[in-house]
Amino acid sequence: MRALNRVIYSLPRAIDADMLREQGLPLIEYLTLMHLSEAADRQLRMSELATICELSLSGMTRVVQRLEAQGFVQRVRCEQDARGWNAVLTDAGFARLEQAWPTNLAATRRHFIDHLAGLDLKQLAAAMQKIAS
Amino acid sequence: MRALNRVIYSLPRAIDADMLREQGLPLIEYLTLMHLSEAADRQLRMSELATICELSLSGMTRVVQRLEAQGFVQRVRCEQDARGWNAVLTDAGFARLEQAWPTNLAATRRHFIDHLAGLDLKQLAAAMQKIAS
DNA sequence: AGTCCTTGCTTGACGAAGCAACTATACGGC
DNA sequence: GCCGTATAGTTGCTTCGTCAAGCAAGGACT
Repeated sequence: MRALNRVIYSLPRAIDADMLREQGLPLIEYLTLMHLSEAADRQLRMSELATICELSLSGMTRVVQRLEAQGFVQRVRCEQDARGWNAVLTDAGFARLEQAWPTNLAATRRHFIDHLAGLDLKQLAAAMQKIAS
Repeated sequence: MRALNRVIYSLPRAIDADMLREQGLPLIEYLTLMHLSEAADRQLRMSELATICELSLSGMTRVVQRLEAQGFVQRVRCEQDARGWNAVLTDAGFARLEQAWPTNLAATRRHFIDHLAGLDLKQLAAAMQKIAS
């Protein structure tokens, strides 16, 4: 139980540190790009993005500001609702995601997956799907 | 893989939020008390505490300052090395830990363990030990 | 003892994220 | 069409954690 607590707390920190060191891309920005890349038309409303990233709306505003400044995301007014903004993944953003992807995978393996000897990874994957939803 | 990323990122946030809402005790402070309670004489050097909590030394200084202000730990000079300080868990700190423990357990269950149907929890526990070390 | 380097910890400055207050747009009732 | 309320996002302020610099004590070499 202690060990579980420690792992839960330190795993994202370890992965974030790796991403930052090897790619200069914080985990939260990577995840934001990742979620955008999977969305229809590679775009999402700010509020949807915030929800899916489990971030406050104001936090999301700032992440997108940083990504926009780097040219990875563009903000466009929502057509149906002029209050809303869509964050759109640019080609540069998609390329950045592809570039950073192996690092994320390697970090996740190194800090987590490689230690799961004896566990049924298929079932684990199913459980993750369930938790994430 | 996406799901795993999301879970790794959001699980500690969810548990921290629960701890804060139900106990007013952030996860990092809970973990600090927990680690101290398990140490010999319920005390640890600042640097050991920082390492075990996977926090920077300066971050640990600040956490211990907050815990000290609440009366949950005391700081005493290290006998063998006057540069060092030991953080000592007080009785009040131990009581606080016992009080917060069920909330932590419940949160961990709710957000994680309960979703692991079909997995061998013994092996998972072993894997966690391995990762944590 | 005196000088120099190292180690343990704290402090100052800064970036990141949250909450609450604010602005702008939408929508329902009249 | 006009008013009041609700919703989408941003901004100001505060808090937390990190890095780099600082300080104080240890330890080595002379």
